Amino acid sequence: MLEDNLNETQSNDTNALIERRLEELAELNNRSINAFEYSYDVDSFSQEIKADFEKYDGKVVSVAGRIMAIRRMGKASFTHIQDDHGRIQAYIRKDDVGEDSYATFKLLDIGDIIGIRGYVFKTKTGETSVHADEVKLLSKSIRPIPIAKETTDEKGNKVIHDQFVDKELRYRQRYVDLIVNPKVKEVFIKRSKIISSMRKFLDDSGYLEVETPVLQSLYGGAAARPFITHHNALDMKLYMRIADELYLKRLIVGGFNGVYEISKDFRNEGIDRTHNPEFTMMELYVSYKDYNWMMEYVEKMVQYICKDVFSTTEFEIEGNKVNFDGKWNRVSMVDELNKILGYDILKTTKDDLAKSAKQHHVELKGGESKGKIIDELFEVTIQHKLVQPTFVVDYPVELSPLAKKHREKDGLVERFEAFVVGRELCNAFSELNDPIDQKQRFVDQSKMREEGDDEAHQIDDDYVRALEYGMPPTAGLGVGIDRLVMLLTNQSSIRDVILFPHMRPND
RNA sequence: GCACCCUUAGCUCAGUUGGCAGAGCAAAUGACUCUUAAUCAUUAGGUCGCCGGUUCGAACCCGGCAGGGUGCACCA
Repeated sequence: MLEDNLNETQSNDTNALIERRLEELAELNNRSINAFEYSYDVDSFSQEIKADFEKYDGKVVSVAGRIMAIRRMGKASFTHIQDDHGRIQAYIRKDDVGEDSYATFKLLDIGDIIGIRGYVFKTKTGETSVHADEVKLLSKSIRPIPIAKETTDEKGNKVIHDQFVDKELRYRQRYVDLIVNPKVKEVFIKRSKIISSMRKFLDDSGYLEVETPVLQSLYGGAAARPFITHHNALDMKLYMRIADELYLKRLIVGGFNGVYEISKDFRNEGIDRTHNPEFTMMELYVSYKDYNWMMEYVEKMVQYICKDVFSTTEFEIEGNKVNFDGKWNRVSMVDELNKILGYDILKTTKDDLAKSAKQHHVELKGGESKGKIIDELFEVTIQHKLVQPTFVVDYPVELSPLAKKHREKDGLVERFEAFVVGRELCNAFSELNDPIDQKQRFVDQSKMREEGDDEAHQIDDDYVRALEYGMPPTAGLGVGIDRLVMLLTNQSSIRDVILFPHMRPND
C-alpha cells in the first residue's frame, strides 16, 4: 500500500497496475535515479536510421522515445521504442550496459520514455537496431497504455491485434490514441500540411492574412444560432462569431486588395458526424473579382493543395474515384431543377413547389420561403449525385442575403457551391456591395426573424455604413477546413479530423 | 429532439435456457545473452456503466438514468 497523500496527487481512477508502477517509481528513487529527467541529447530518429541503414551502419547514435515492447531473455533484452515518426529496436546486453544499468532497465515498463545510445546494426533476422551501451530513463509512465501487437501475415500485410478502438476513449484521451494508433497521427499531419499549403497558395497570390474579432456584439455572415457569452467589465452580452465575413469585407472597404482568415467559428447546433460546435473556416475576399473568377481560383487552389500534400489529384473517397484535376463541372441549380420538375421554378408559385417537394419526400413545416423549398429540392434530387467536383451556380436570393443580384437572371444571386461525393466543399459569391440593396436584404431578414426564423440575419448598421463609403466589386469564398480534410483523408466523421472533438463531460 | 444499437479485468473480446465471472494481450514471480504477437512454468487481476424492479437466485429478464455509436431531424 502507498501513502494516502501520494494517491491524492494522481487522477483518482487508480488500479493495481498503477500501484505496481508507483512501487517501481519508489524503488527508482531509492536507487537515486531521477525518473523525470530534464533533457536528453537526441541526434537521430528511427525512420531515418532505418531508411538509410548504410549511412548509419556501425555509427553511434542517441535516440529517444517511448517503450512500446520489451522482450527480456535473462541477461539480454530487446525493446522497441517509438519516436515521432516510427519505431526502432534496441538490443540491450547486461555485459554492455553494466550490471546496475541492466538492473534499472528491468524496472522499466512499456510506456516509459527512455534514451538509448549505441551503435547501429542489423540483427541476424535483418532488423535494423541499436546496440545499446547506455540506457537512460527519461520519464516514468505510471499509467499503462493500451498496447496493441503487430504481426505480419503471409502476404506481408500488417495485422494489429487487440487494437485500441473504443471511440469514446480515443476521443476523450486523444494523447493515448496518438501513441498507439499511428494512422491517427498521419491524418493530423495531413491536416496540418493541407492548411500550410492553402496558406502558402493564398500568400503567394498576394493576399493578406488577418485576424478579426471572435467576440462580437452583433453576429452575422451566416445563418446559424450563436454561442452567447458575457463581458463582465462592460456588463454586456457578446456572441462568439458564426462567420468572419462581415469584418473581412469591412477590410476590403478599407482598401486591402485581398484578405483572408483561417480561424474557428462557433455555431450552437447539434453535434453529429459532420458538425462540431467549433470548427475551422477559411474565408477569402478579393477585390475587383466576381464569382466566375473565384471558381477558377478554387480549382487552382484545391489542385495546388492536392499536388503539394498528396502528390496527386486523384482520390478514393468513400469508394468513389474522384479527380480534382482539370476544369470542374458547372451546373445551374435552376436549370437542373427545371429539368427534373418539368416547369420553370422561378415563374411558378410556392404552392407548386410545395407539391413537388411532397412528391420528392421533402418534409415541410409550412412557412418556408420559396428559396428554401428550392434548396431542399436541390438537396434531395441533385446534390447527392454530384460525385466529381462540381460547381452549382446561381441560388435563390432569399437564401443569400449577402450575395449580389445576378447580372442577368431575376430572383437569383451570383453564388456557387462546390460539391464532391455529395458533400459541400465551399461556398462563394459575388459580394453584394450596394448599400441600399444590402439594407433592404437585412430588413427582409429581420422580418423573417420576427416570423420565427431565429437563424435569419441580424441587421448590422455599421456594416451597411461601411458599404456606403463604397466597396469595390469583390468575390468572396468560404471553405470548411474540417470537411476539406475529411474529403482528402477519406474520413467519414469530423471527430476523426479534430484532435479534441467536443464531448460531454464524463468525470 | 426522435429511433435503434453498445457499455463485462488496464486493452481487445467471449459469456449457452436466469444457476460458482471467462480467454488472449498487458502485469507479477522464476528460467533464458539475437528476440520480434519471443518462449516455458507459476501467480494475481472484476462495483459485469449507475439506480431500481421481478426472482429462491440477475452480467443475462423488466423500468429508469448516464455516456458513447449509427441513422433521421436540424445544420443557407
